[in-house]
Amino acid sequence: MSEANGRETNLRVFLVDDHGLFRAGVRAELGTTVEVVGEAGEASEAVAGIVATRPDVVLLDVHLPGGGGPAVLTGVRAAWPADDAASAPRFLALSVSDAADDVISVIRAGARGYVTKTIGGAELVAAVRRVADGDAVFSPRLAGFVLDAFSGALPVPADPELDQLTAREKEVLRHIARGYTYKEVAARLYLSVKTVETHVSAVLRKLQLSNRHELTAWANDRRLL
Amino acid sequence: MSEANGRETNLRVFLVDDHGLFRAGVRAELGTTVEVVGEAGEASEAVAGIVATRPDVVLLDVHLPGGGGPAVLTGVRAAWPADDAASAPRFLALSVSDAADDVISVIRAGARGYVTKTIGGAELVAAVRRVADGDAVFSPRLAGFVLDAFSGALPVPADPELDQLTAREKEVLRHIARGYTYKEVAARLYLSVKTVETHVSAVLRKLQLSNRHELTAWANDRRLL
DNA sequence: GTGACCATCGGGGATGACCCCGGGCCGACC
DNA sequence: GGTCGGCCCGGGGTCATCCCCGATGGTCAC
Repeated sequence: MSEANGRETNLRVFLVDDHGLFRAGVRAELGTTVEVVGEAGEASEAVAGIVATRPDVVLLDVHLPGGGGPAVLTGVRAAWPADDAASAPRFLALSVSDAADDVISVIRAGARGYVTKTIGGAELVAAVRRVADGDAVFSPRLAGFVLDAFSGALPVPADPELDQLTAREKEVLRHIARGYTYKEVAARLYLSVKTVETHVSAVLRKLQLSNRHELTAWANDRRLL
Repeated sequence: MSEANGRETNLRVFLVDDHGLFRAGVRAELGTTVEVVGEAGEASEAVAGIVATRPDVVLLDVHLPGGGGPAVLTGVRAAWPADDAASAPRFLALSVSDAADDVISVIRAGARGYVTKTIGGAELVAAVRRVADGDAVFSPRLAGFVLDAFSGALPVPADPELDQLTAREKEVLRHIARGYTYKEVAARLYLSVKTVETHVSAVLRKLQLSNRHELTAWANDRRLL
């Protein structure tokens, strides 16, 4: 984790957090070693600012008014010039939350790291440098279950949420998402309707969804059909 | 395809393409026979320019920053004075793409022709004249599947199945297809659940579907969301 | 062996989805 | 005036969905 990687020029950092005081604190900590080129407290404002300032690293809060951290990531990606993907900024999530859902959502959206706000100033600087150099950085407690979820596949995220499901549950999920009734799924998989119910319940619980319609939508933007 | 249709004055042409060099090339080819009254490299700029210069024909690229060819079509149509529809320009799509989706989208938006950029200068002039005279012009390979897609209905493709539904039924359909429960739809449309049931029943009957899942699938491959 | 997890199935119940029937109000058309 | 269709509601019923509880076996690890 040496911080001297042959990079001469100051790192340019963009700050996204909905609390002005927190941004001021981060700026104070970073100011002497890296350059804070801009900041934003809301998602669309962040996208515009990042595209305009072209920073090396974006420090990104997970919970934001206007769409949250993942929305900023996808927004920047969409707005970034396609012929200039190499210069796209790296994203480092910086959040109070250590909830699995929060971590997974920003990592899946493309963040290269995730540290909690309990981090110290020096560590934060080091984390920013490592992310800028292409490394992935995680707070100690988070690293474990992120690796579990991705089972060793960092570059291609696979799907941690899908991996929570057993083989049978995924099978049932596919049929439900296609619109079959429980009875039809039971007939196709040679099961009783009750077993299908059990699997569907497990899937809904694990994915934190409330009914089969949300499940269909969930499966759709994941192209699981 | 005679080019002398009694038109004495030069044709006035507007050029929309995001590549300046390509616009220069077209201008060079057309310049001696028709008058290029303006050009634009981006959608909103194009709409403003077209409305201001009132050309006879617009040469329109399909892929543009700011919304693409169809956006220009609809933008000009919206901005054009309603009492002067007769003088509205004809649109001729001019694109590198020969993909079905691209062709269909601009034709449905109202373009009167579609030629690929492999066309020669003389042919392009002829195509512009024919479009100005009200003809439809297509590159040979494209003409076939355009006719297939519209199966003879050039002016308004419409959707016969969707037209069976009343306005209220279509409204309910959209909500159901998004996954809302009857109760939620009722709340959003200020109706009783019973009324929602009635409309859903009517929709299912008219479209010959058997449940809301099939309805969701039906709405999806029709892009009604 | 004991526990943990998985797959399979069941009872029972609350709610949603979907259907049948009926009614009333209103505007358009004849 | 009468008729028709769109729109709004209701009662009442069947089946689907989704949850709670429970049970049985199998596999694998410790």
